[in-house]
Amino acid sequence: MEHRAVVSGRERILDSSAQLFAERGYAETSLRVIAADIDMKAGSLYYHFASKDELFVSVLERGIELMTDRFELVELERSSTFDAGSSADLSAVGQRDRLLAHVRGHLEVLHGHYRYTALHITTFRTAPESVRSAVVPLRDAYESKWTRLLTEMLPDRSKQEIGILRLVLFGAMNSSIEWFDAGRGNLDQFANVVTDQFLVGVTPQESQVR
Amino acid sequence: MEHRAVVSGRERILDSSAQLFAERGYAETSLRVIAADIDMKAGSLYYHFASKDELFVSVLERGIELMTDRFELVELERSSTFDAGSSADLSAVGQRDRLLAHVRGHLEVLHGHYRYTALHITTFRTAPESVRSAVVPLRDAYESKWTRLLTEMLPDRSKQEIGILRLVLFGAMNSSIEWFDAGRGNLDQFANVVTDQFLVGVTPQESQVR
DNA sequence: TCGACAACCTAACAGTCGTTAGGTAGGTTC
DNA sequence: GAACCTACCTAACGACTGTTAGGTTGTCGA
Repeated sequence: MEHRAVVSGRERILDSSAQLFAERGYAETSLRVIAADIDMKAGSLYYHFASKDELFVSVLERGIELMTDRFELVELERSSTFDAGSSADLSAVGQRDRLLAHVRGHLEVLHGHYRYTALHITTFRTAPESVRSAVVPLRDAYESKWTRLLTEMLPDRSKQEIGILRLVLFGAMNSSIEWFDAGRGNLDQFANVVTDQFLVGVTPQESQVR
Repeated sequence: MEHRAVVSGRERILDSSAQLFAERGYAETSLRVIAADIDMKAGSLYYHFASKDELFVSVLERGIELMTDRFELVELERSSTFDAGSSADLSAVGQRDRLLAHVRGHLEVLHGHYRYTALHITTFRTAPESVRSAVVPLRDAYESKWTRLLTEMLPDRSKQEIGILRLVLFGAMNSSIEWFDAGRGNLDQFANVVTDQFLVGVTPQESQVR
């Protein structure tokens, strides 16, 4: 057992490989580079993971886990706000607040756990088939949470429309990993922009709170 | 000279490598695979390109060329509509038409020349530094065209806001390469959705033509 | 004190990679 | 018909890849 290890070897491998995969891509990152990054040798990685693919899957799984957990946390906080018997807030402001909370959550996890989450957007598509098929169910589960959210917010839209709107929203949020600097920019402000953009477009500010 | 070659060797290499890079990624695509795809041997590629990197740069350059050319074509068609002395249409409908034309153009080239354009979104970030720095100026030129367009459409917005709005719009459009099937879906319809989404958000259909 | 086990390392395997030097078939030019 | 050029091919180079079999170290409970 590793009582005195501040952080276990497995965890250090995950952290390092996630970082390097996110920076350089999957194929461009060799096991020797990962190992060297944490003062290990390439062969040692096989004590913790059966293959490079399995390591990648583990990183990707943690990425969606983080996203899914946050989504559920936001839902939980929301429901506790209305615990006193009153049902959900169906007003325009209430709807906006709900969407904003989820957009902010998505963006916070995306940028806060960049190394684990960004891979799903940048590197996933070139991953080996076996890796993709192992992770797709988890991705689907997360996406369906958003589909349900949007369906509740826009009950008069068709399934197909909801699907496209979700993809457009995801595109706007996820593409931010290519340019948004979490150190410099204001993530809260960006979450507001995305939310308003999604709900009322570029129409002037003063007409946004309808 | 190659008068009788239906399509030159160089062109076949470009087409094949673009396709394979787009499907599998840069590092995952070996020169031997590219060569085999057009019944050549890997060494032969070096008659037309000095290195794998140079080949990649050529593919990327063509990608932006296609995008830039289309953008200018749309602008040209627009200005010819108003040739009879009347200045540009500044009405809401006119603005929408203009944006729609550019969104449709962007999406048409993006999906119509998928192999050349998609790389900029999916694979560019993991490319070697030398590749990126060679292509960045061309990308900047294309992006500045959009910045100017949005600035003209939204004169009361700050430079920073315009920048973010452009990135959000690009995110919504470009992420479609991950899911939009040009064979099945209706690109025109999608262009309309993106345009309206950008301008007036998810507000009900009947209030969109204001 | 001894065996067990977790957590590494060593050294090598077969394969693939980008790249290059030298060769060759066919067409053009003089 | 000789010289030349274009557009390839052949065969190999060193470097790097994921992976594995077998060894080493330190800590543990008994």
